[in-house]
Amino acid sequence: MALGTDYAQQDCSLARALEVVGERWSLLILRDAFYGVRRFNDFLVHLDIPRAVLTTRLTAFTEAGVLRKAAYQQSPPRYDYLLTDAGLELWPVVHGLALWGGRHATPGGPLRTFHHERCGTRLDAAGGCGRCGVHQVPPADVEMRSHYGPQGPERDDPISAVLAERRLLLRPVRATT
Amino acid sequence: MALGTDYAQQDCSLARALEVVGERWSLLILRDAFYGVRRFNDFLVHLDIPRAVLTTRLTAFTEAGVLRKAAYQQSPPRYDYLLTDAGLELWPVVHGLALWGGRHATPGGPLRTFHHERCGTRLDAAGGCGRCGVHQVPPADVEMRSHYGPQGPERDDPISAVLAERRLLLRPVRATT
DNA sequence: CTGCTCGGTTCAGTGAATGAACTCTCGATG
DNA sequence: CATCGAGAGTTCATTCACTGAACCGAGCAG
Repeated sequence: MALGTDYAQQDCSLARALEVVGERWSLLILRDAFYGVRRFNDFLVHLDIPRAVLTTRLTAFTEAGVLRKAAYQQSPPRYDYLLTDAGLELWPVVHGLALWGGRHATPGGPLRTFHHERCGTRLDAAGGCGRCGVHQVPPADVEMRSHYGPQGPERDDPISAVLAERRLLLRPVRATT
Repeated sequence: MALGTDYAQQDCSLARALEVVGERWSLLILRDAFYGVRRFNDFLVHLDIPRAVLTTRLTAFTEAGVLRKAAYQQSPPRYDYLLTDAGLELWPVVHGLALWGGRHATPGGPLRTFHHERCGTRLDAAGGCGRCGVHQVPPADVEMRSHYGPQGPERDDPISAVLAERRLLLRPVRATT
């Protein structure tokens, strides 16, 4: 898509935000991070994204303070990419877009829905739980549920298989240690 | 949508949403629409965007049902671009991103803040008003306030001048009829 | 007739995304 | 020791969207 990179002429907070998360693939990478994807290769197979682009985005996110690297083994050095606090605060945006896309851009309705884990109520447009009166359900308390047709997910990579199940956000897709 | 601008392999509502609003300039155009910008030329001077891109985006938004054209004169035919109901539902996303950008990507803090018109309280991360207990303040009830340094806005186009004032969202930047 | 505004279209040049091939380190296997 | 494979990249030619400047055309205004 060649989404350029900056919006220098715009003195607006939204423009600043888009310089961080507005490039092609950026929000899908962060969505996967909320889903519990943490490793380079897992992002790669789940997103079908060129490796060079993934490298660029992960590096940029790390520099912007949206993700941070955490070593999961020493040699060779290998890192998990985890959401920082600033990254976690993007949950309302990710959820809002997914909700809107499910309502207005997905022929057949949403493929995934997000619920308050405690009570099962679907999150509202504000990301809150109407039943419990929770204004903003933190991502760690959100359960994702998939709604595929009879033939299951369209993708067949192992990450998609894991994510097809009902699970909490942020829970690692790999061996929960 | 043209080649390269989609995320065909991703069966996810977020991907569908990004195909509509995820291209370069898209969300800034919609932000302006929330600010009351309605005409081709007003978007153009305020965004400093190539005319061809603006044409492409406005047409795509219209086809996607996010904006609609409304004639404001007959000859030559001229149209306002207005948010549809689906477009208005993107407010939580636009607000969420602007809020996040003000917090985490704008050195010096947010340049604009959004408040519940009735009570002046700043909207929370969910887009609600804590004081009034309104879960989601609709954009028409939101007041935007600018916070520039001593020398005012950096841009000097007429649209920026209008938007520097305290005003309700969706109120047309032209002749308040 | 001339100039001006508004809302475009056209087009050459640029630069980001793409995808395939290659690299490097290390642990495990034989 | 030699080889293999996993993980995480880098390199590079090609493609394609964005950029910006020039051009176009309808309808006023003087």
